[in-house]
Amino acid sequence: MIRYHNQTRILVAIDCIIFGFDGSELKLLLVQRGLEYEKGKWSLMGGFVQKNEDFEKGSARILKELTGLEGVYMEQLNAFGDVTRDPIERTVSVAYFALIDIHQYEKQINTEFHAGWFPIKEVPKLIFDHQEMVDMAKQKLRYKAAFHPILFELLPEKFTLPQLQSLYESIFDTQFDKRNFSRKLQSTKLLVKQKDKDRDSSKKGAYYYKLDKKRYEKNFHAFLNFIPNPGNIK
Amino acid sequence: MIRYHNQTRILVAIDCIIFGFDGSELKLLLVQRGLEYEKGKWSLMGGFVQKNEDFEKGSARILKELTGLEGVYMEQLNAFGDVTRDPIERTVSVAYFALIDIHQYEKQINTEFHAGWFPIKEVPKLIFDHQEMVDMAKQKLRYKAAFHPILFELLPEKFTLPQLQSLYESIFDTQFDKRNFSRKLQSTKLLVKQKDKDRDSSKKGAYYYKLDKKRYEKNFHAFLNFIPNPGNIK
DNA sequence: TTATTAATTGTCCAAAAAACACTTATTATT
DNA sequence: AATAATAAGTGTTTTTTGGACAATTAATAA
Repeated sequence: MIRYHNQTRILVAIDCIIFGFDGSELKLLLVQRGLEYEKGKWSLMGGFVQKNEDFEKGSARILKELTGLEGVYMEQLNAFGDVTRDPIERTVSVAYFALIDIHQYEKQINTEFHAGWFPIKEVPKLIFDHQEMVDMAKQKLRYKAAFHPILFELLPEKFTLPQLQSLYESIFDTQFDKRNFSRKLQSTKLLVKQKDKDRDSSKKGAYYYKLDKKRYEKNFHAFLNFIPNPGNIK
Repeated sequence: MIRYHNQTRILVAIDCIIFGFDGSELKLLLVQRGLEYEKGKWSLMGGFVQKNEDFEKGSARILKELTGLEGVYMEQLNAFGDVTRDPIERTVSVAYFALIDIHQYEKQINTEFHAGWFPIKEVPKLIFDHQEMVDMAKQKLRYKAAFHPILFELLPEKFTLPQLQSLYESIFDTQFDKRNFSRKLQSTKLLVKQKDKDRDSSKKGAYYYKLDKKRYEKNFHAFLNFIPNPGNIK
């Protein structure tokens, strides 16, 4: 086999920033590092890119190993290449972020990785440059969520308007007017009102909604405006 | 030295999507591949990541080798990892896009690479997955340009409103109303009117403008709205 | 029956965006 | 010297969108 000569070959890893929403706050799924050096420290779930594996396959594999889930929304965040980001040996990392329905996850958890959910505001000290990855992922999530209907990926199939609003509020760390929020979301025509109500979270009960799947797929990349004063988003 | 065991090490390359604007259309700077296999075919400018080089250093080095330019606007686009994207040997590529003032370039060109500018709509067949990179870069450029004052990076220090509008029109492949365009751009307060005019492109002459550097840096990440009906942008 | 809690719904006002056309400066032509 | 041609520059009106704001309703608990 022909190869390129005199060039440095480098380890390539994938790290996953896994977001979940428990109904009141945004959370991050972390694991305790299994490999030596910093073993036991909190870390993003990751792994090396395998011989015959591209990034999409690799990130899906890594996510599935931990959560058991497939078909999850994932998106490439950034490639990180600082020379000494991994003190053991130079390793380039391609970071992906994933949005999962936290309840789905709970059914399938793989306990072998000593995983834990952490509120995004109480993330423990992470190894390497993982905190930088998390920060970038949070920012990108905000950015996308401001204009694209991406946050539904964090919710179960049926959800209520108050739940949806809590989600947006926790992502943007602020409060919205519920009348305007409702009107704005309804105007996207992405929501289909159900006949049943969620009666757990209040006396009156809140109507469930589902996504209009067709419209959702069609509008996923379109520009909508989900939040007030988007001029403040970075 | 400790190393990770039994893992595949992979070549890591950087490829640069270099945009320029000649006053009427958006162009791409391409080179003729110097390495064997597909030698002489058109390609993005690229190179392997070196032993003690991170991505920012590497992309800056590669851009400088070709154009002689430093301090150019560059941004990471995406990492490409298909197993067979390079038929010689598996190579992961981190793509960066660069925006340069095409006139600056002309002064500094390195002829050794057999480079050429191509109108974005008449790009020749490219090697490997470079066309995919170009497509993604075009899309990202549009996306950013719709909300951030990024296109000034393609213009010389002094430019006119008609030039600026042509640039936006060529990026978005459409026509804008000049009254609304002017008002919108002026309202950003990023433009400082000069006393002299560009008399080459019309009888009446068009006033030159410069960027208000301070405001520009301050507003670079802020959300502005540069184009009508942004809802259509992908 | 009343109090409590949270969901639901509508109006008004302000700001932004889009549609739209005429005047001006300059040069070339007659 | 007058006129035609070209592209730059400038304002107004209308429409749409976004944001501020409060009363009503459904259900349960006291």
